[in-house]
Amino acid sequence: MNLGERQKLILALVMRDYIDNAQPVGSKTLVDKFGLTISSATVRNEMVALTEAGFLRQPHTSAGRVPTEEGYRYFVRQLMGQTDLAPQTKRMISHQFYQAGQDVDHWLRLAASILAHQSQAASLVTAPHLEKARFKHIEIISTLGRQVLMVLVLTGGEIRQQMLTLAEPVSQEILSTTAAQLNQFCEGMTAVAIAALVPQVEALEQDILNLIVEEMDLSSAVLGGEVYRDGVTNVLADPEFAEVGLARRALRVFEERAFLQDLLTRTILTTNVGGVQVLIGGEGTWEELRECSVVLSRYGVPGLATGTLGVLGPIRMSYGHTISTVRFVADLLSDLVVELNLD
Amino acid sequence: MNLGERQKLILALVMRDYIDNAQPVGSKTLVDKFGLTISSATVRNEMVALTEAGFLRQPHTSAGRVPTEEGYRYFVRQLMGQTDLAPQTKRMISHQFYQAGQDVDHWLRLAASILAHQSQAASLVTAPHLEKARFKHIEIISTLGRQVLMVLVLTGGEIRQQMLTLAEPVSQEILSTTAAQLNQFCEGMTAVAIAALVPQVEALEQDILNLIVEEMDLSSAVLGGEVYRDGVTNVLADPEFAEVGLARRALRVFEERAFLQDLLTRTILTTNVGGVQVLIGGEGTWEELRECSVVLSRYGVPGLATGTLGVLGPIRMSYGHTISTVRFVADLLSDLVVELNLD
DNA sequence: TTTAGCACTCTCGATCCGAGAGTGCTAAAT
DNA sequence: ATTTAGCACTCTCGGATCGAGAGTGCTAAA
Repeated sequence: MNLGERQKLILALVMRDYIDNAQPVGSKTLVDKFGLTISSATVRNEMVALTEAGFLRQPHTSAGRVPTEEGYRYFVRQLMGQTDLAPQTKRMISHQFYQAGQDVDHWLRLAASILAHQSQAASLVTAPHLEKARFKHIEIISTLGRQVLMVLVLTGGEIRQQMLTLAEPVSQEILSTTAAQLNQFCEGMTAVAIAALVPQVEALEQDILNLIVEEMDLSSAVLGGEVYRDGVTNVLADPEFAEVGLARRALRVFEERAFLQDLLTRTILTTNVGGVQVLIGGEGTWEELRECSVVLSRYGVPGLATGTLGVLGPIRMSYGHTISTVRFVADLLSDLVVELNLD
Repeated sequence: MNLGERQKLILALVMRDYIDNAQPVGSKTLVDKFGLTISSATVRNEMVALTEAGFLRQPHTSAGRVPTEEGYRYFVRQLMGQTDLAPQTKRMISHQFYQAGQDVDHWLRLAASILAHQSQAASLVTAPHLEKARFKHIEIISTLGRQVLMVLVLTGGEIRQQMLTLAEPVSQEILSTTAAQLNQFCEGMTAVAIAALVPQVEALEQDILNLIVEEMDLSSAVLGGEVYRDGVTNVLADPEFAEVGLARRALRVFEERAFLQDLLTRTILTTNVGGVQVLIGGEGTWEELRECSVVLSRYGVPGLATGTLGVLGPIRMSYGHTISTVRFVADLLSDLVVELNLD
């Protein structure tokens, strides 16, 4: 469907006004508010065309027009163009990250907070994880009694720790010796290779190797690690969620790990780092997201360590600003990952 | 204020009915529903007394009665008696914990999930932390370039890890030697004692000691570690939160770390492990919690490692069941802490 | 002290109505 | 061939009205 220039203009203006005011926008209003040099009747004619094209609809006969999901999609993909944050906003965000020091946990929490605040919606950030983990180093530390802590360092610097309860107490000396042996054997190996070693070693080491394999597998899962959320209450402020039932349905998505897992695997894995993916109204696939939009991106170093971040809000969201924010924060976090690994 | 037996009965029945149906309960209804052998007029007379005593109120002239916050407090503290979960429910919960293995992270996530599900409200669980941390052991592990991982084990088995960026790359040998020295020096020392050592050592060790002190301090803070939440959307299902504004206000409390910090320090520190604290309607102190109740408890081993867990829901909640659940889950987690430390 | 009877009060939902906003169509103007 | 003015028509929304229903408080009798 190809639209004329004037139709594009009108569609864009309807978007703008509706996003601002959350109310159907009529032809007269449009002409007055934006000082158009054409008459409201002409606008009406164009609106009829846009409605027939499926980009606008009327909530009821003789109300103004409202964008359809298809309309939002057209706007985002064809009409909006590349947007960017104001330099001043960028500086402000960068500054906050600068002040957060070098703690990854802080960075991710801050990223979630900034996304939520900038987009006035709910945000989500997953911790970065290695894509193809290789063994680098292990430490085994006695804590108390039969409980020992295993700290596993993978290539790229990802760290995974896990408690292990042994069959009987073992001295720190023996643990250290075991760790040293494993460090020698397993250097640079993948999970699969390590799994193959299991039958060849003694009982104590078998337990540890199994745990190592398990952790390495987990690290390559999409949603293995921590999930940071923020701004969940923001969506409650949107008029489209004035009815709690809708708000509940939308937010439940955020709570359920299983759903997020599904959402992320089916979208993000087809997105490359740097790209931003926009899901509008569930895209016919996710019933639970019918009245939401989701803006997602990956960050990190492809092939090394990547994570996911995104925003969930009402369909009527300011896509330009949200997409810019998501992209910018993703870039910042990518820089962090680079710094961590290549320093 | 001392109530007669019949007044107590009526108050309890009003509670019960209101908690079930969320609607003002009238004298006639009460007599019919519970098969009372007294007339509705008598019930009305008693209700007048209960209203004057401040335990009941009328939303408007000539509607039924609704419990006041004071009424809930009296009910919880004087009337309710000790309640307990059904043995079957207990078994079900224990079984779930049993299946979760020995991963602390899983336990806490599960605890939050069970609390949320049982109480149909929002739940909160903080990771256990040491009360008076003493140094036990340190490992310093080179990851990549100038980034090193410090793993600190404190008495009682609490583990804290932190990344540290050195001024320049240092080999794993030197790091290991340094760690060995520190292990010898700092054995059993408190944060204060370690802080005193800082000026006496060389630059590399100063950085590390400072980080150790910081982490040990953090570990004794109430809200240092992870916070697990669940069931946030449950409260959206309650009719008292049908207006999103109210829901928003209530849930914001859950999002803000600063608020939780305040809430926990001012309540939990005066609660002993095993005890359950009930805050009804903000207790005049927390404006944000005006239409909520919070049921809190501590778990763990006093003087060693403790954490907090609790539930946030509408004032009209089933206190008996919620309190029983919170107590039971707290006890389970306490057992976990005992197991971790004294095994 | 308890209870039956009764008048009174207040909410809630349904219904109705008029104002306002916006449309679609037609016919005239460009 | 477009654009526009004019106009009748439609639909929502807020306010007013009203009756049913539920529950109360009071009084007088049991």
